[in-house]
This record gives sequence, structure tokens and C-alpha cells, in this order.
Amino acid sequence: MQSTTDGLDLNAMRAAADRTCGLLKSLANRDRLLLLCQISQGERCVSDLETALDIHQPTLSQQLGVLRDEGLVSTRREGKWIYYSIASKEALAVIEVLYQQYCGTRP
Amino acid sequence: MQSTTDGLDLNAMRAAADRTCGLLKSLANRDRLLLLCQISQGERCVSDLETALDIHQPTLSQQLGVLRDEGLVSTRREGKWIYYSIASKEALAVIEVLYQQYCGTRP
DNA sequence: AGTACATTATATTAATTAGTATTATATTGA
DNA sequence: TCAATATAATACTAATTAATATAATGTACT
Repeated sequence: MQSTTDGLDLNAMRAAADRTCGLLKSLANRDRLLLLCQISQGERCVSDLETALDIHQPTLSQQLGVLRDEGLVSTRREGKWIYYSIASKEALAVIEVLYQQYCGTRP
Repeated sequence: MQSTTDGLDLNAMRAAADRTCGLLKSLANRDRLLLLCQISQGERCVSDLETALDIHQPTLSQQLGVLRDEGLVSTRREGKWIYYSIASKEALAVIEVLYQQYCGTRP
């Protein structure tokens, strides 16, 4: 046991670091980052994303699958279209900071 | 050329995403994350880090080397000791958010 | 109902590239 | 010579990604 002034103990820190790594690995890919950046500005369907980012459809679907599996996005079907939105507050918080740091303040 | 209301164009977005990925890949490792977390709370020498995190010395040195190569930390020698501190404002900003999201608000 | 087309997802494979731990050795300073 | 830190070399283990093909779901039309 650890005094409260020491903050988290090593095991708790490691566990938190592992969870954090999960998010970071999901983000650490150009296509996924671009996808999340778009989706974080508002719901997008796949063909919107394809047009906006010029990523081939199977790649797109594969990377969106990764984001779904990690719980970073959720989907809603409307007819032929499937709309994606951000489902993780942690992801959203990180994306916002990344945008500020690497793309300037958001309009 | 692109109207200013559209924000960044695709090439600029890709370039920004690539730079961002560089940071994210550097962060996406348990040991490096723990190291940065410690160092972001104030300058630390290697043996401090070794004691606090219980990571074997060569691993420590190797991962600190990665952080140095990526420009995330800088060093200062004082006698036998080498002190590390955060050298990247982008990294610091991300670390702060990650801490908030995964470890609660910082004391 | 049946056909055709649009949208999105999945499966498979190939190719490449990477991440990590370990052990041993080198460097620098007291 | 000892303590602190870095580098090198190896060995493992596996992760990422692109590409191609195919499947599933929905709509429209006849």
C-alpha cells in the first residue's frame, strides 16, 4: 500500500499506461487520424469520407473497422448510408489537442 | 488552390497527420509513456526513473534514446547524472490531456 | 418477385516493416 | 576503480498495410 500523496502506485500507473497506449496506437496512423479528424467535426458517411480524403474504399472500411473495434466511433444506418460519429470522450479530447498543436486552433 | 473556408487542403492535412503520427508513435509504448509522465512532472535523472518505474537500465536507456531522437526530451549533465526534461510543447500538451483522461485531474 | 446498381463490409493474401528484451560492452565522470 | 548511463548486437515475435476479390445490405425499377 502506498501513501495517498504519492499518487498512483506502480501497478495502477502501468494499467493506466496500457489503456492509454491502446488509444494512442489506434490514433497513430495517417488514415485513421484523418478519418477521426473529419468525423470529429460532425457525423460523416463513408462516401463523404472517401471523397474528402481520397482513400480507397476497402482501406477506408478496414480502418473504420479498427476504430469501431476500439470503440472510438459508433455508427447509424440511414438507407444505403452508414454514418459515423465519435464515441469516445478520451479520443475526442486527444484529437482536439492534436488539432490545436498541429493544425492551428479550430475555427 | 483552395478557398480559405475549406481549411487545410488534402496535402496539408496529410502532412499534418504524418507529423502527428510521429508523436503518437513515440508515445504509444507503456515504458515511454511512464517515463514521459514522470519527466513531465519535473526534471528526472535516469536512476530516479529506474527506481520510480522499475524498468531495467538498458531498456530505460533505449527508450529514452527514442524520446531523444524524436525531440521529445532534452538532457543536462550534472556530474555522473544526466537529467531529462520535456522538450516538446506538443508532447507536453498531449501528455496533460492523457493524464486528465486516464489518471484523473492532476494534483 | 426479380434484376441491377450503389454503398459498405469482410476475407485473404502478400509484402514489408517493426517492436522488444536480453546480454554484453563502451563511455564518462568522481 | 566504481557508479551512472549509453550503445551495440542479437534474437524473437509479430504487427501493419495494400491490394484484390467477394459478400452483404439497401434501393429502384420493371
